[in-house]
Amino acid sequence: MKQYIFPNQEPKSTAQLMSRAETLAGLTLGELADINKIKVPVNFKREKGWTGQLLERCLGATAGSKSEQDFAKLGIELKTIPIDENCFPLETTYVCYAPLLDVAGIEWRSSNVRNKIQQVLWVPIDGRREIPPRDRRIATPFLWTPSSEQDHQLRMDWEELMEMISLGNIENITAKHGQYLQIRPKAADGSALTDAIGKNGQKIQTRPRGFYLRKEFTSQLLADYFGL
DNA sequence: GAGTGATCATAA
DNA sequence: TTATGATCACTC
Repeated sequence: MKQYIFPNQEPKSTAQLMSRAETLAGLTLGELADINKIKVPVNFKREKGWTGQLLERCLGATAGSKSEQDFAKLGIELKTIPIDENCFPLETTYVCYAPLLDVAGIEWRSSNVRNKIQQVLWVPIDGRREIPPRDRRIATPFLWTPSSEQDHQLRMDWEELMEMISLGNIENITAKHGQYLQIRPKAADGSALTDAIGKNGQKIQTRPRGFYLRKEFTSQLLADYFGL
């Protein structure tokens, strides 16, 4: 039986990180969890972020909820993405919280969204619902940096959405806005509230929101990588 | 069935 | 409460 070593240490180089990631390809989540003596949930009704956290541990990401890339020294963000039999994404991809206050002067170039996804290590996983979590298989991880075209696609949506926020129209933003980047609620439940800019520039309370990459966006980079 | 809005676990 | 990791599940 092949031995896999998964140090809980931050990788020192991109090459080392990629080398670790490549050894994961072909493993099921169950196999990977067993190696690390971690229990696999029967479903993700409760532990929705389990897969991402498993991969973080296996690749040596710095744990925690810090607002920076998973591999800060390498400038690389880790994202697992569930795919179907055609390598098409099954879910949108959360990027970061949407700023709802003090948004004047924020530019795309220095935005949270752009910063977060400058370099992403995508770990596609067969996430078909009919496959139990422990049998879901990890596909080939790959490193991605937005092309100038992709950067532009996201910038257009981001600017439209941020303008609405700055003008006090957060309550009018729905997930239907944005062709590639959307804004949706992001909270423990509907009771969570945060400050935002209201219609007349006053402070209001609203549900916290997050930026998400639509499947139309992530499917492009998956197709590019897999040569589809 | 797809997609939007809602929700779950955890850390600090 | 904000932020990390996301998927669930109801409505259209």
